[in-house]
Amino acid sequence: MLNTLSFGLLCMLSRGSFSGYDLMLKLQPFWQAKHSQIYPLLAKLDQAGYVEHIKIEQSDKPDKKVYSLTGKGRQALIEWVPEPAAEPPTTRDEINLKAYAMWMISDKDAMRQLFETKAAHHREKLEYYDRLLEQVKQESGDNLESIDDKNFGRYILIRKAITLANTQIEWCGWVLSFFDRHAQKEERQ
Amino acid sequence: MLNTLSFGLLCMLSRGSFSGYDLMLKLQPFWQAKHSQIYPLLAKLDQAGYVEHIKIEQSDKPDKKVYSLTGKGRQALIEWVPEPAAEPPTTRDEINLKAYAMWMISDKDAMRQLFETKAAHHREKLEYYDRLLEQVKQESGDNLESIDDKNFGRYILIRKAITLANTQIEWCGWVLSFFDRHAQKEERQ
DNA sequence: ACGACCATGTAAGCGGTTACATGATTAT
DNA sequence: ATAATCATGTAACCGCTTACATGGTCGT
Repeated sequence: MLNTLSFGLLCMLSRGSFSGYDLMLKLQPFWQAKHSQIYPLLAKLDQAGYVEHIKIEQSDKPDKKVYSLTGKGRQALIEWVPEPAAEPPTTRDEINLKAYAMWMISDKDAMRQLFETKAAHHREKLEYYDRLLEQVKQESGDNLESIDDKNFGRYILIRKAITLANTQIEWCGWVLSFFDRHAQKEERQ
Repeated sequence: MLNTLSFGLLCMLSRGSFSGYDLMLKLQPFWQAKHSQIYPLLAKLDQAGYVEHIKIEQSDKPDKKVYSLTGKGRQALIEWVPEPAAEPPTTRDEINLKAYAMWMISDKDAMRQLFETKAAHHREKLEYYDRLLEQVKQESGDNLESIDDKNFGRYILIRKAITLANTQIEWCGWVLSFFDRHAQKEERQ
């Protein structure tokens, strides 16, 4: 049986034909995977008949393999997609652990820095997803907010990423406000 | 060198002494790990001198090993905690993949179900974290909102989990509203 | 009776990261 | 010069999940 990453690749290929490199870039925002995991998997899916590829020779860039869904691949996808998703989804953020033990650290400024860089990372992500949203809007226009649109899924995912990033940024700001109050107390003494 | 899960265990032990079973339960909400990963790691940390344990014999329940931080463990922790966290944090939610390919699925009611059960799971999590918050509030009282408090880290993490769960629930509701509009359009025809 | 909770462990196997390997083009 | 982008692959290793194994108590 296929694993989740395989279905992730098939999902991307449901919307067009792409090289392994392209698939990696498209998949990254929604399911982290390195090229060293993707290339061998694509070869396996190819052998098993879920995808097929053609070689594209390029003069300015390296040659590439462009993959497409086969009928078998499409069939496997439309059976998998409506099945219940694995719960709970996995999330692993080191800051959760570091926050838990922060009471041991006397250097509060170092801890403050952790939350500031965390906020900065989320602001970067937010900018990225904002740009993605503009792209999708230009592609689809006003038809986008209909579940029949081919881009609807991509649209709602980008929207989720944006609201989650905003929530994280707000949370970091809220935490940092405690550090500010703490610093003011120190000054008065 | 120690891996992240090891530091996760040390973080939990920074706040008290716990059995492997307790550590698993405490760690779960912030860093998913099964007992089969935790027990051997604790033994390794024990051998390497980062933690130590005493055997507690119980008559009503199975005997257990209660672990505590050693000086070496505490030292390793206070060096690790202020170091920058690994970026980006990993998140893997199958619904992200399924949404991407939902345009292929003609059975929109099945897709609707996916978002409804997703919302239900987040509501469950929300209830769990609400209860945790009440616990922490009772333990710490009003002192809680000070970065010097031992419970401050736990407090802000629970707060984050609550706001993120709320954002996810709202997003699911927003997505479901499109399904409602779609269903109404169908009816008119 | 049956399942859930407490409690600890081992073993097999899949999933995922890091490092090794190559190499042209373009931008700073 | 140096780094980034495009492009594909392999190998070693660590992280993580699933399954196997045991066994008492408590609630329904």
